[in-house]
Amino acid sequence: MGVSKRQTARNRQAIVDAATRLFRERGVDGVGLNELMGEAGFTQGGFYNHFKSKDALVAEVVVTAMTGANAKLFEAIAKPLEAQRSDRFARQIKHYLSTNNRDDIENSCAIACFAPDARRMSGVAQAGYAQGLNAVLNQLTSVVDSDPSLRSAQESARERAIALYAQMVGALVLSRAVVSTDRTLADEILSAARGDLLRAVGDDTAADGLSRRRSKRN
Amino acid sequence: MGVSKRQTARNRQAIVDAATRLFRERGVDGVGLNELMGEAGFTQGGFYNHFKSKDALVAEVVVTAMTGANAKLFEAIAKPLEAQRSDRFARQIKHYLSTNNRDDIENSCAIACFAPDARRMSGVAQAGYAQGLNAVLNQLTSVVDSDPSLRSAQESARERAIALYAQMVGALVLSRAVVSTDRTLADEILSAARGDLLRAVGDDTAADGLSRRRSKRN
DNA sequence: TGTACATCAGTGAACGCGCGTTCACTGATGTAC
DNA sequence: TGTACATCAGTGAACGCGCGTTCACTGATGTAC
Repeated sequence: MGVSKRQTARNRQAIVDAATRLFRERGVDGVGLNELMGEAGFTQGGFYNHFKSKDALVAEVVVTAMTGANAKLFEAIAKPLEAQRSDRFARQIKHYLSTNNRDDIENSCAIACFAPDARRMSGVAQAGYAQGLNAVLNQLTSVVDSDPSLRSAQESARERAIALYAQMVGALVLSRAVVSTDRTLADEILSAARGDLLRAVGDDTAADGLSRRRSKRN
Repeated sequence: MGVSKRQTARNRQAIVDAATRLFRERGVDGVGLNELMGEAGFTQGGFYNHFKSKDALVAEVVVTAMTGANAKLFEAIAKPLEAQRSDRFARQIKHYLSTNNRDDIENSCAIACFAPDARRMSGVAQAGYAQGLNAVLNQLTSVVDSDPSLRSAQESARERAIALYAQMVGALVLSRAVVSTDRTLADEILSAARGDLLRAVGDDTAADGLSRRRSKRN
């Protein structure tokens, strides 16, 4: 057809965006290039003008998603003054373990979305995943490190950060696994983990999801 | 060929066993019937003498695995005298979050293995998954309920049980996601979650994975 | 600035391949007499 | 207990289909002069 270089770049991005959305929702193996290109607004054959192979696209999608806004989950928390951190952390937990975040797979945490597929991906994609996970853990470690009330004296900040994050990811994954067949159980998992985590970070509005009081401890 | 009814039942079981193994390792979509039947010792065509479809096999595998030994993770803990429970619970945590259990996917927790795939399974398989998860949470709830030191006063036993289980599953899933590309990080995730959980259940051998002292508290 | 032409993003048909599934056939099992 | 035959688990080839990938072709873009 003949398209400008600027448009070519936009089209390429449209493919990556469509892939990011579809891969998250249905898994890498669950989406074919035909459907993917159609979703992006093109026909199948053009794919190889942009990518060497499907694996190459997968790697780019994973690396991009893992270094993108969602992977930087705790960056916004790590930056503010220390006094504000645990408050922001509590808000982040509430968001992460909300039914909205669970059901909005397209825009939610890439680490949780790609965790199952990661094992079967190419080396490049796996390396990108591991690096992104490590980055998130580093950010969360810095948050935990800045607030001694977040952990016991015997425990390192990083150990605690990993444990907290595992709990968040585990709850999200389990809730998603059962949401379409048992929404009650799925919601219960979210609210239980949310309550437990909020208590752990010293937010006393944890008792139930309905409470809107935000009288922070300390 | 002509086989006895007893042998037919054995052969059917061999197919289910092979499927259980392969599905866990590579995911439901990652294993074809040809390979699966070959692994069980038969040719492709015979599959439909035993199962109506691949989906039917998947459902049977999931339901069987979820009601099997691995899903009954906490049954052995729920039964003993209360005084022994938290000790057994600590041992179960150590096993669940060991590198052996992470790497031995075939024989490990079906809930963690099938969590990622569950969303894309048939209704029957999903229902079996949800039921199995609920059963495990009930068992763990009873364990938590019997030992007040396992939770804070404001928290229900079930809420705490779900939170603890989410942490275990999350750590296992994350560790598996990165183990082939960053074994150090994968091991760190396991040991961090293990340490955090053991402290939560009052086992003071938690400090590091090398300590073999088992001087239990209380 | 205008003309001539190489580039290359996009099209759409085709490739080989492995998938889930179907089918005609085989022959020991297990039942009927 | 012995014989005749229906059953049905297992075989292996074939089916249609969608997959990832390749390819000849088109025509606007963008460069060379």
